[in-house]
Amino acid sequence: MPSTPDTALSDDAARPSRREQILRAAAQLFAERGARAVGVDDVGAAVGVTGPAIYRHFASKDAMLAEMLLRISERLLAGSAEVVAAAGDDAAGQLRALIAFQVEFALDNPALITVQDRDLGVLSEPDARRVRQLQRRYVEEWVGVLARLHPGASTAACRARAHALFGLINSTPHSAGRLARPAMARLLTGMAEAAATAPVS
Amino acid sequence: MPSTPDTALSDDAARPSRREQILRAAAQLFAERGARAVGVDDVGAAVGVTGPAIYRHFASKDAMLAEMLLRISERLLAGSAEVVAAAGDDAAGQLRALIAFQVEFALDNPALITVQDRDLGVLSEPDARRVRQLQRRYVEEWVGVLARLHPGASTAACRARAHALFGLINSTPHSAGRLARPAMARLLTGMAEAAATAPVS
DNA sequence: CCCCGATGTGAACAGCGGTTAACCTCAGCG
DNA sequence: CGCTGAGGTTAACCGCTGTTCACATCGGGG
Repeated sequence: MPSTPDTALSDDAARPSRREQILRAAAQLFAERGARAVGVDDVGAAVGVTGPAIYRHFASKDAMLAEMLLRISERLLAGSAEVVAAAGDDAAGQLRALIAFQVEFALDNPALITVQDRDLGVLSEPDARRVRQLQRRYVEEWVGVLARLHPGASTAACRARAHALFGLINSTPHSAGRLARPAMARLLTGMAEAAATAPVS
Repeated sequence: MPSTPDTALSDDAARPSRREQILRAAAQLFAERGARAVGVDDVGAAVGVTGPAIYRHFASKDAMLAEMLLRISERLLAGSAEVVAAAGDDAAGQLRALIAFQVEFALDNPALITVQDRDLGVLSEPDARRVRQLQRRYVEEWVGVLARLHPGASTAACRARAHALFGLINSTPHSAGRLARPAMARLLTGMAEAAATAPVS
């Protein structure tokens, strides 16, 4: 299926073509109430259309969620690879770059963060597998950097550390907007760098 | 309603009375698939009965979830208060105590951690309100300690820091069992203490 | 001018899952 | 021995929600 060139090119960049509006609105709703709890009618209403109209743009409700999660994972993976490459050979610099990248993403898209780790389970097994694979590769990006920073640590320890750092940074949906964004960014960055470099006793 | 002394006393401590078995099994299933995705029949099957048998022990499926989440919140709040009191007046000592407590809980109950922050939204509004109130008081326990440790920081900053620490420690469900428990405990504790005391730039 | 594809609508369908109802079993006890 | 209440079972009900269907609308070529 290398055809259907419409999904990738004409829609993404230009105006927020209905299809894009729907995805955005759905992300918001899914984050607030959980994917299973929002009806097709709710998503439709959010963009000023009735429920069944959705099916002119997506094969099913699950397909919407799948596309949403796949996009996030791909974006994170691509972004991290780029950012690490741009940081040169210094492991400490790469770590700072990864942290800055993840902090920015988490502050920009708290809704997507929420959906991604709450609703992965509602995907069909094949879709879930693809998302998990992308996530795994993203994690490995971090693990590689952490391993160079902690030469004595096992891979398992580095992986656990990476997950802990994600948990730390991805706490943005829980501490919504109380703190101004620059202050929040500085706080999370500082905490993450401290936690990432803390020696294991 | 000071009657019905059965729920509180005879059931909790002694043998895991059916009712308790159900709660435990449900917690496990809810954590794996999400509360909405688990059928009453699934919960029944997990303890060797049919679905409707559940209604001999709980008023509804939502009541199960509500009791589950309320218990967790109460347990955390009570535990943290106790642990802080036992740590004396030293803010640094109180922080270490809170971290140790949360790490232990997160390692013992990854399933409960998952359910608590994924399925809060399916509770009825009154139940959800009660759970949130308990959670808020738990957070304030941390905020108080963090505020004494960072005299210059705003309350909002301390609250954000607390949430970030929860995210860090509660990452246990994501890094399941790859690392031996003592190593995991040391890692999380070390990271949390570093993140908690990191100065804001 | 007419046809057509894209987009939307309202109504109807269908399956799933929580809940209820009616009935069974059986241990304990007066 | 017979009653009773706790705990189960099966079958049925019913509302909700994803999905489909048949039909409008309408802008833009041919």
